[in-house]
Parts: sequence; structure tokens; C-alpha cells
Amino acid sequence: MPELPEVERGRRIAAEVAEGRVITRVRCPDDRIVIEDVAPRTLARKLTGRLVGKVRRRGKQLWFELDEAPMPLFHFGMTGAFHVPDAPHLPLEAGIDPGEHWPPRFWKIQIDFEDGGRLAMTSARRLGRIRLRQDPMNEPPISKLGFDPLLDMPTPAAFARLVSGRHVTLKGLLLDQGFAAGVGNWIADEVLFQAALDPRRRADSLDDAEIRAMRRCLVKVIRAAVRVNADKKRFPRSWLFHHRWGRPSDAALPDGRRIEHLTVAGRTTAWVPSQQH
DNA sequence: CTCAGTGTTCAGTG
DNA sequence: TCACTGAACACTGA
Repeated sequence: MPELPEVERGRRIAAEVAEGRVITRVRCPDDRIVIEDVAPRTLARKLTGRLVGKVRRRGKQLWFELDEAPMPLFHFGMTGAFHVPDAPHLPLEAGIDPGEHWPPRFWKIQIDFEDGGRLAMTSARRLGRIRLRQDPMNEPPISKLGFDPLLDMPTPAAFARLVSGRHVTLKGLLLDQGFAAGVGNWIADEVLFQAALDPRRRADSLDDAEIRAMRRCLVKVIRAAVRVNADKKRFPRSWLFHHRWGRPSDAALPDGRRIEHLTVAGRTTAWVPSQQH
């Protein structure tokens, strides 16, 4: 489920196995890998022998800092993840039992390190991408991203300026990676639910208090989701998250308030009309 | 068998 | 320029 929190989880998994190690082998079969603008064997050649510095993340983008350019940039798409062998704490992704299967189902690349550590990237629906960049931070797609709610959340005043000039729906604004990097479909819905805002409202229709509420809920939801992923905890019961997936006809919160489904900004949107205005 | 889907990009429209 | 829509990508699982 790669929105910002899952990608941050991937960053931590990769950091543990990769940082400070030399890459000794890269496997990415021609018929399986999803790479942009570079042949699988070229990618393997560029990475082999490189020393990994920091594993970094911005929004949903993840990359390795190496001792020598180019650097590999990973995007998980709809279903991607990083895996390491024999790690029982891995996320529950369809069909993968990391304790028994290696390489994991749907693997697209495997990277081995000098100390025997291994990392695999999976992408069941092949929408994940791997790219090479000389200077990842200053080239697209990362250079085009907006703020990252975990790394550089703007001040309330700066946030208000970003919001007020826009005529998009709130849902569309939150999903725009050039506005807030890392927000995906369910997080956008959760933020608007908690901020009590109708997803179809236009950004430039919000008053100061509503903008502050949206900012506060964005930070709160992202931070809580990262914590949930890291500590194997659960989201609070009051969150829309738990209840949005049920059959649309009888979807409701525990207290009985109805959950409706709409398409906003081209995406399925769950919301609670009695609470969001 | 059908269809939605946690993401992104691009072409076309207004 | 801005914003929206739909299609495409490619596959799983309900």
C-alpha cells in the first residue's frame, strides 16, 4: 500500500540492509524489470561495486545515495515494496510470506551486499519504476514535488498561501504531488474526514480556520500512519480508514454515521456527509 | 467472467 | 495557465 508511510517503511528496511555496504550483485531479468530509459543490464552494471551512503525518501520516491553517480531511484507504484529475507516483521502484502519464500513473489530486482544482506523490490502489477539519476534531488520527478509532510511541512502561513491560490477540489489538491508529496487516496480522504471538509470543496473557498484544520490533520494523519507502520500498531478506531472498504451500500462508522462513495479528481472517495462540509 | 484498484503520465478539452 | 477527464499501464483478487 505505498503511500508515504509505506514508502518510509521501505526506506527503513533498505537503510538497515544497504547503508554503508558495497553492492556485490544485482539481478533484474529482462522480461520482468520495469525500468525507465535504461536496459536492465545497464542498471546492474551501474550499481554493482558501488558503496551505498544514505537511503533517502521524498514523498513516494526513494533513492540510494552512492559513492558514484548515477543513483537508483525507486517508485513503488500501486503495489510495490522492499523485502529482506527471513524478516517476520514485513508488511502483509498479498501472497508474500517472507519467512518461507525467497525471492518473494513478483520480485523485479534483487540486490546483494558484501556482508550477505539482500534486498528485493516487488511490484505485483508492474506499475513500480526504477530510474537512474545523476542528482536525484535536482531532477524530475523529485525536483517537481511539493513539500513532504514529514520532512519539511510548511508553516501555517506558508501553507495557507499554497492553498488559497488554488481552484482545485480539496481532494485533487491533496493528491497533487506537486503540492504535498506522499499523500495518496486513502490519506487524502482521512485528512478531509478529520478536518470535517467536503472533498469537493474548492481550495480557494476555505477560510483561515479551515485551512489550519486541514494542515493540522495532514500532519497528524501522516505521522500516525508512519508510527503505525513502524510499531505494528493500529489506527484509532475513530478513523475512517477502518470502515471505508466495506460494501458501499451499508458502509458506516461505528456510531452509525453513513459513509458515502464518490468519484472526485478521478479517484474513489469515501466521505461522511453528516460530518464534512 | 467482470471489474475496481493504495499511482502516474499523457493526450485532449474547456 | 489551470483544471478536469479518460485512457493507458499490467496484474491481482473480490
